[in-house]
Amino acid sequence: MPTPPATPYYITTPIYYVNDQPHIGHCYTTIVADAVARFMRLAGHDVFFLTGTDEHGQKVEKSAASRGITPQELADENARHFVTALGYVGATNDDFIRTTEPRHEKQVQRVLSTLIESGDFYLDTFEGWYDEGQEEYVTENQARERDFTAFNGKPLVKATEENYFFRLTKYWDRVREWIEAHPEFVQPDARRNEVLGRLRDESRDVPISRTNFTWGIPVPGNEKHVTYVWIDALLNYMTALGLVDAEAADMDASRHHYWNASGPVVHFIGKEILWFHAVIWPALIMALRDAGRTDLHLPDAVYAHSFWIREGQKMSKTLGNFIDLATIEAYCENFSRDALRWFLLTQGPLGATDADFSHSRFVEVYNADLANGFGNAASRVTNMIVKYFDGQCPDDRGDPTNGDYNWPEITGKMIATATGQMEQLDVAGALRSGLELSNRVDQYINDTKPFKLAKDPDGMPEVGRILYHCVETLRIAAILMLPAIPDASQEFLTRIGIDPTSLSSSSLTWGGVQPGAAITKGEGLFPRADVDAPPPEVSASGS
RNA sequence: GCCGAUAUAGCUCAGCUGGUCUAGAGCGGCGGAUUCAUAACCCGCAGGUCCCUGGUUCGAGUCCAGGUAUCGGCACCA
Repeated sequence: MPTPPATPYYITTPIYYVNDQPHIGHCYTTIVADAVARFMRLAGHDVFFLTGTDEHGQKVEKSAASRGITPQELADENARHFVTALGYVGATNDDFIRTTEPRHEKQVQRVLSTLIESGDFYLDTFEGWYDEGQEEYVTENQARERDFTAFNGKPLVKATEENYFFRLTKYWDRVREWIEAHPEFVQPDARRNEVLGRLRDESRDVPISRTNFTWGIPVPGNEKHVTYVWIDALLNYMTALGLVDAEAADMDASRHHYWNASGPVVHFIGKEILWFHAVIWPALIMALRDAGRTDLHLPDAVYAHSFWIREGQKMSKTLGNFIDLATIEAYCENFSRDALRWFLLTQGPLGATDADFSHSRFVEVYNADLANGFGNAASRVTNMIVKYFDGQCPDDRGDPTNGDYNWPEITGKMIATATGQMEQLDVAGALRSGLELSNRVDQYINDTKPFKLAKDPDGMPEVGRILYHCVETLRIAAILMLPAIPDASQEFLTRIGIDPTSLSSSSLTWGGVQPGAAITKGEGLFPRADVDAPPPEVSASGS
């Protein structure tokens, strides 16, 4: 069967701000995008999965100064923390872009030149009430509320600043119309409504350069201005592909196909940065198109997930209850990386409401889904094959059905369901579909009782048939769950004679397990966890 | 303040355009059966004022109004 050319699939996380320490929020976004990327690769797509770090801005400049190091040193140091975090959670990103890299900076400058020339970026003076203590502008309304007094009690001053502005007003209606016409562009729906609501207000142009600090990309031709971090940051999605100007970035065109009309472009983000991705970003692309770059088009989906809270409480700096890297590491060590990924992916805040990271819930889900669910099913099936067939995979004698069970049909439907769910970015749903297949195997064993049939030598052919149905179904379940639990899934596949490094879209059809293959039992994939045990200890050295 | 959303079993949630909802799933809990398996799995059990009040309708978790509660977005902070 000739394989059709692989459809590209481009998926991104936000680039993470290096002034922060990595925490569960970053890890969650990364894991979700990673799971989608892994699934789409299995489904036969030509996937490009991008993440990286956002390294410019006043905060970085200040933090570095306060520590007596250069901003670049600070960025280097913290970018390493994010790379470490990617390793913890098992991210399979194809590239890691940093906004201080020349390939990025050169292309951003190219965008600036283009849009300054087209007139959508223009120089103007901004006048407003400035709080000299806080070093920030306050809006006219806020100023009035505070009686024109700064935080430190001194009066606010009327300050003027020269800025480049982006003519957002020109694109305001077009962006709104685009979002209205493309319901899948901003997801989930509740977030889309928020954006549309705000787009019904009056539009304003937005400043896109700063002059009060220097750690940023200089505006070409007017170097006392540095590019506002958000413009800088958003463009990473294109610069990593060399889409703006491959030559200037010393890149080639080999990644350009990831962002054209033939495959989806999906941005996974947290809800706090929705506005930039849902409005500023498409407007920016429209501006580039108006400036002649008609080859560039809008992304297909911006998916804004909500936040994790911890044991019912919001995570905050003042409470100091962030689930930081040390805690994440502790969970990985106590339960396994797969366990963490499974919990985050199936219980996470993909919808519009926040989700709770509660330890007791974590253990419940771990036991129910992984230990008692897939792990136990894998264990009982491999054990019976070892016990009754000396570890040699039996065959189903050409009949993959048994009474009401039509396994090619059952698994085929579930594969289709999971694929559809994943395409809709319903990651939790897709994973549950895989788990459901494993549950069906448990039910099947209880229905057909191969362990009873095995007591009579004449029953062995039937036992073999049943067990083949079981391993084969579990193979498919393992592949469907692989995006969440790659380690255990690959371990299981290896035990049943499947090479996990050579999976392809054809792996998702009935009949992958070879009769006669050596099957091993091995240790339990997910040992049952003690519900009453306290949460894992976090070593004090963690930062 | 402005705009928006949600309120359903102990927990997390499904219930689209009103009538197989005398209200469902998963988890937890309880009981039973079973032994291939990780005290696992399988089967059965949940009697919840569907937030409150009023309204529309032959008929409302499902529509409308008001109320209450919770939450989110809007602050040039990336």
